[in-house]
Amino acid sequence: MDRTLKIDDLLCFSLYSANHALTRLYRPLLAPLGLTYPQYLVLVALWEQDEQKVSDLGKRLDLETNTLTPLLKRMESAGYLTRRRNPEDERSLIVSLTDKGQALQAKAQEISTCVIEAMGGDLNELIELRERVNALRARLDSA
Amino acid sequence: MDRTLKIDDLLCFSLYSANHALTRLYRPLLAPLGLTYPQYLVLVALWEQDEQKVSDLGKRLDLETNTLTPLLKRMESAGYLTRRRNPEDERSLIVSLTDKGQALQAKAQEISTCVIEAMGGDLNELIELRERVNALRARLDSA
DNA sequence: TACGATTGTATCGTGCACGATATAAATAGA
DNA sequence: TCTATTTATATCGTGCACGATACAATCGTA
Repeated sequence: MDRTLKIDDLLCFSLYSANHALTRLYRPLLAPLGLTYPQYLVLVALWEQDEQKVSDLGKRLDLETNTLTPLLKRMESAGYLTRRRNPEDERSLIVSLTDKGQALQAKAQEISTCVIEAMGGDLNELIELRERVNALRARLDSA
Repeated sequence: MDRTLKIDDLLCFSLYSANHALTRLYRPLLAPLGLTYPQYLVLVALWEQDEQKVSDLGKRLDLETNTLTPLLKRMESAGYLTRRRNPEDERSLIVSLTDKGQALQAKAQEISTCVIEAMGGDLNELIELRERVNALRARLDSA
């Protein structure tokens, strides 16, 4: 039997490549808003729960401050959010949506619709896939 | 019903985050070899089929030359592969494994074993997940 | 043959991801 | 209170990802 490792054998490559394909899908949808895909995820996290500390966003999105700090500064420059020190603990920084950032939530529904359409397949299958990928991620995190 | 979009609802975030988790898993396994995760994927592609053009690797890994060119130069500097012009078409560049690059294939089996172990779960489930993710990627590519 | 179009790779600029390190605020203990 | 430690964010350096662009080799066609 041929034991040569093949690209298509690797679940890691499937995920890597599917992630790239999704980024490419989101890019033209987000470009008119001046947003990147990771920036969009930050907005989703803030729509779900406004006024989060940088460390909260980091836990939610599984990103380090060395990624988030410059990203949040760009989003602040773009007017989507504000950054202010926590008066109760001057070390931490509270990230809040501006009205402009809040307003994007309506557009996000359209984008989600586009993305689900492009993903194709049955909606329940997509949900099941999401749960399986989340379960994998949980196993990786705990390993 | 609450229609607020949540991070955990997004299949795109599951894939994005699972991909990060996998990169983090591979990093310490590949670091002793001086390889990054995308560089490792290039090696897997070359073990499967040596002497590929840059454009072939690009199609296989779904990456552009602006990503591959500098990455391949780094791998050449590290002594894992060589780059030479195609005598039959001087525009194209043929990437070939060195002995050092070939030799790594043995180590790769150990790494795969580690990764599958960390992924946990049943092997057949992982294979099924891979097929579902590949199917999603195919739908995204054709959309 | 001449020359415009195409092809394959390389370069440039921007943003993400992260290890390593820095710095200031808060906290704990002597 | 004073100081060592911890905590939260920021900075720096390197590599990936990709849109835009450049350029040389090749091809097509008149």
